[in-house]
Amino acid sequence: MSEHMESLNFIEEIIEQDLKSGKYAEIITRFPPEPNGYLHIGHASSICLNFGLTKKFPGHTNLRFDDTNPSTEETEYVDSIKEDIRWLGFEWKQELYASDYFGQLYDFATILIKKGLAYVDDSSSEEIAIQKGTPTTIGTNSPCRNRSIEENVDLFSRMKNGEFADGSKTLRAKIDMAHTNMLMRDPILYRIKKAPHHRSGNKWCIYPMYDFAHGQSDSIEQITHSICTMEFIPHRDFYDWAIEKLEIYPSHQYEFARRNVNYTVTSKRKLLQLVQEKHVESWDDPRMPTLSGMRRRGYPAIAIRNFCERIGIGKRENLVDIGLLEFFVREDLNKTTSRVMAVLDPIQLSITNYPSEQTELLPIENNPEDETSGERQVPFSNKLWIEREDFKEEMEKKWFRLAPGAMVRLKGAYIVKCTDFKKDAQGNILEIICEYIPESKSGNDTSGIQVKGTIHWVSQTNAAVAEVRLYDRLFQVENPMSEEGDFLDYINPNSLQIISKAYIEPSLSHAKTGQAFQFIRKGYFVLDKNSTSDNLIFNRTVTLKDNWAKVQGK
RNA sequence: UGACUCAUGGUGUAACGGUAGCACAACUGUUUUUGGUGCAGUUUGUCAAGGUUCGAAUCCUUGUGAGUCAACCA
Repeated sequence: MSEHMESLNFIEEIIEQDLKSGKYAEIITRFPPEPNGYLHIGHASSICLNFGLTKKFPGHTNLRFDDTNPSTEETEYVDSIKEDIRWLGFEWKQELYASDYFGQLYDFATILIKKGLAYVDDSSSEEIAIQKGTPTTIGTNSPCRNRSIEENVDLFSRMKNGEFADGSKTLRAKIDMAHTNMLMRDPILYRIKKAPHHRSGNKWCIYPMYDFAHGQSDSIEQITHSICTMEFIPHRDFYDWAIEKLEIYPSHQYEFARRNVNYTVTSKRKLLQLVQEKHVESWDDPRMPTLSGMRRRGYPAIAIRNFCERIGIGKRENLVDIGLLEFFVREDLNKTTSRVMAVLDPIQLSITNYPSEQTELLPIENNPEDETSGERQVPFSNKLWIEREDFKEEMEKKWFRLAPGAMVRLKGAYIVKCTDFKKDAQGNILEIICEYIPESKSGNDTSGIQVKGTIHWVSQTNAAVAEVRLYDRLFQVENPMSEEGDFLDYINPNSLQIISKAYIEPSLSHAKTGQAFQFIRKGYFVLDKNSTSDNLIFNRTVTLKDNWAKVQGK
C-alpha cells in the first residue's frame, strides 16, 4: 500500500525521464567487454547496472564483445566472460561482436572520406604524437591533411587490400588540431595490423580504433543508453561528432565512476601480470578479484549482486571497503550453509571416564537458521581432536574455553571438565585430559550445569582428513596503485596459508565441488575444484565475525 | 598553464529550495549449545568563504582539494 518512492540513481533518473517524455518506448543497453582478460568485481558493477536497468525498465541488454584489437584478444576470454555473466545471474538478449561490423565500419569510414572529413596519413606514430601538441598548446596539421578525396578513397582501399606495411599509414578524422579536447585533434580511425583476428581470421588487415567502433556499434544496435566509466568522458565529443556526421542512429553515452575496492587491484593489465609472473596461481585463484576467483573462493553470486546494488553508482572517486562485500557473503552463507565441525590446528582431548571402546552417534542440527535443514549423526568417542587455541594452561578472566578446572560443552555432545594436561620437554602441550558429565548429554541435559563456552571437536577414530587453504587479502595496503613504487611491492606474503592436514567430521568426505559449509566457529568454506576423494581441499571463503579477537586485541 | 569531471559521518550512497536518511564499520546492552546469528540502542557528516532566499547539502560567485585527458589500447 504505502508505495515508498524508491530513490533512483542518476542514470535511472535520466531513463525515467526519457521514458516519461516519450523519447523512447523502451531502452536498450549493452555490456561491452574486450575479450582480453577475465571479468572482475569492477565489471560486476557495470553488468549489474546495465542488465539491472532493463529489468527495472522495459527493454533489453546485449552482450557485445569489443574485439577490435586482434593482438590482445582470445576466444578463451570470450568463453570465460560468458560463463561469468551467466553465473552472476544475467542473460543477454543478443550476443554480438564489434568484429561483425567490420564491413559496415569500413563503409562508414568511406563515407567520412567522401565528405572530406577523414584522410589517410603517412605520418609515423611519433610524428602524430608531435602533431597532437599538448593539453596547453595547440597541435599542428599533418602534411597529409589536405589530400584530395579521390586520393584518400584510393589509399584507404589499398590499405584494406594489404598494400601497405603495419604502421605506415592510418586513417584520421579531419576535425580540429587546436581543439581543447586532445581526442578531437584528428583522432586515428583505422590502423594497419596484419595480425589474425580471433574471429575474422585474416580477412582484415586494417582495424578500427575504439573511437570508430564503439559508438558506431552502439548505433547499429540502436543502443539508447550507452553506459561507460568516467575515463571515457573526453571520448563523448567524438562519439557525438561521428554520429552527427554519419547521420546514424543517435545513441547517447553516459558515464559513471568505476568502483574501486580496497586491498586489491582491478586493472586488467595488473591482473594479467599477477597471473603471468605467478604471484597467484591463475585467473581464478581465490585471492583474485575476478568473478571466477570469487566463485572459486565461495562467494555466492547473490552476494556480489547485493554488493553492487548497495554501493550504487555515482560520479566521484571511491574506494569501497571489501568488508562490505564480505558482509553480503556472510549474510547469504549464514542462511544457506550446513554447520559442520573441522579442527584446523588439532590437539588431543582424552576423556578418562568415557568407555574407550565405545562410539556413539549424536544427532546435531545442520543449520539453526533453517528449520528444514534437518540433522545428521556425528560419531563421538573418548579420544577427540579439538582446536589448540581452545585451551589455556591457566585460567584467565573472561576465558570461556578450556583450562585446568574449567568446563565447556562439546558442541552437540557432553559437558567436559579439564582435569589435567600433558606437556613435552619443550613445553608444547601434547594432550588435554578431561572427565565428561554423563547427565549433560546434548538435548537431554539433567546435570543442571551451566557453561559459558561451547567448542567444536572431531572424533579421532572417525575423522577424515582434508587440506584447508586459508586466504587473506592479496595486498597489504588499501590502495596498491596509489602507493610509491611498484604495486607488487605491496603484495601480502601471507595471502595463502595451507593447512595440509586438518581433521574433519566424516560427513564431509561426501562434499561436492563448490558446496559451501560453515565450519563451526572457524568460518565458511567451499570444496575446491581441484579436490578429489583422496585429497579433499577446502577453501576458506571468509571468516566468521570474531568479537573475541577484538576483545583480545584491546 | 588549458579543457573536462567531481566534493555529504571512517566507507559507500540518499535528499531534486523545506526534519541531513539508509547500509557497512565502530561502540553498548540482550539472546544464544558457534565469543557466529538474531534483537534493542549509541556515536560520527554537508570542503571553505561570501551571496540569493522566510528557508540552502541543493541555486549563484570565488577559492580550496582530488581526479581525467597528449596509446596506430579499450
